[in-house]
Amino acid sequence: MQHIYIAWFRQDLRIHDNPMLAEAAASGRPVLPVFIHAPDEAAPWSPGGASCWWLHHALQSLQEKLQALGLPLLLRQGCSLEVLRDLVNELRGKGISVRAVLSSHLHEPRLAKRDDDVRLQLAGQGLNWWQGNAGLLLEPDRMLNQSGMPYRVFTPFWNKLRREALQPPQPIDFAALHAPDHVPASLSLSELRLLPGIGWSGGFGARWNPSLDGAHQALRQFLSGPVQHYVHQRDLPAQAGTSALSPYLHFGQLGPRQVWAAAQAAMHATSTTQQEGSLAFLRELAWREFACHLLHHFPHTDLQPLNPRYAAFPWQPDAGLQQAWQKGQTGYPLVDAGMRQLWQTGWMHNRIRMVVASFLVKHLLQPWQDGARWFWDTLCDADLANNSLGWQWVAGCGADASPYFRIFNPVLQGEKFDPKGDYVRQWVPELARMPERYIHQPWKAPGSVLQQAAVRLGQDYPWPVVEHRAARARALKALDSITI
DNA sequence: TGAAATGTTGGGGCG
DNA sequence: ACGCCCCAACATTTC
Repeated sequence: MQHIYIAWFRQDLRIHDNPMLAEAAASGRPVLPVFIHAPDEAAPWSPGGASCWWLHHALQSLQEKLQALGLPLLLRQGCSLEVLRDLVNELRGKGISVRAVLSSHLHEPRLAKRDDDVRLQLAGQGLNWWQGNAGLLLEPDRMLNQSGMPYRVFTPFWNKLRREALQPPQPIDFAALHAPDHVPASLSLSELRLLPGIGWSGGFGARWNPSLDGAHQALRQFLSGPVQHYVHQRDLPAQAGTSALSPYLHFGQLGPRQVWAAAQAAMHATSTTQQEGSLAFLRELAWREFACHLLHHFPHTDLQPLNPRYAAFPWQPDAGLQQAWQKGQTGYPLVDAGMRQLWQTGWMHNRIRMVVASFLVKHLLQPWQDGARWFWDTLCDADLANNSLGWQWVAGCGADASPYFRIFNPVLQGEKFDPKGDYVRQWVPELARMPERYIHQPWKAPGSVLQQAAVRLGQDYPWPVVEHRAARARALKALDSITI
């Protein structure tokens, strides 16, 4: 009888720096890699359309890499526990005994709970359960303050993290990996039906290379150039100044240890700007870590404000306003540019995420949960921890939150970070001919300027859905109602 | 990882 | 030469 391991892939869709593969290689046992598509088990946060598009390509890439190692990647769908049980039974019929199921910790509360249930059920059948850490620099239970409590403020969290001796990725003896004598049947990738209907994600392919090679290429490319000017350029949405590694990190095509180690190595470079840039980038990686830890410690914060006072905030849900925001038809060029970039590429520049989120929550008084839902459905880097933390941060109700009265002025943000209007012109083509001076506030432009730019407000491009000063005053008044 | 309102300062024009 | 006013420019506080 052959004794094997099942390597259950989830959000660790990579070969290198994958602890379960290291474990399998070290054991010398045959290993059967499996991916189970079970979107319902994450409900209400089943992956959105953009995420599924990415997942499809990530699986394809992983399948190719495993194949090169002589391993299959079995694709199945349905209830995770049932699929695993079926596999165990089928293999037993072929004289193969599954000794253990290997995987990596998941940090979304529902999935962690699902894993716990699976672990208990499998234990009942005498199967061992082994989990490693593929997704975080440090497990949440190792990052507590001096009173043994989780950090709620980023800066002390960051100060602790950067002083930790983080383990660099360990090389894996890939030659030791081999498949079992019998490999059960797999679904084809297309049978998982991850790709959306024709048309919608057309722009994604032009923007992204969602493969494992693409992941490493993106990391190398970022660290060999843009990171040098990261401190300032990351705020300019018209530039490729950010790393754009978020989707790779979400699906585990890159692990945080790999990224951390690579950026650390770049910090030994001689130039000061490179060092500062690398440090600023590590800090962003620490925000990702902070978000995961917070959702782990406060598992209700995907739907409920961390600060309970905000449960009584007088939101004014309005489907029409939300739709204008989603479609990029608010009349504020920077906001609309961001929302259209999101729709067309499954991604939005980080600074613009803050601007559009602030606009929805403060100018339009829409619940942050509705904004989070839209991001969830349209971002290909949608990550529950980052998304929840980010929205709560903007809304003022989360950990280390931006004070509620910190209200972005979309015109000033535009003039400051997109001074020439290049970003707006790219994503809001109907404003392409507007001169710099009015690109962020076309309603201020004289009739002759509008005419020359071929813009008829209310027809080619909307009037602002709210007036900034009034909206700002209304938001501050709404805040009063929960702070008195 | 704001913005706006308000306060302060200092240079220059001018009587 | 001096005081007065205006108003950038910058700093502080308030939302």
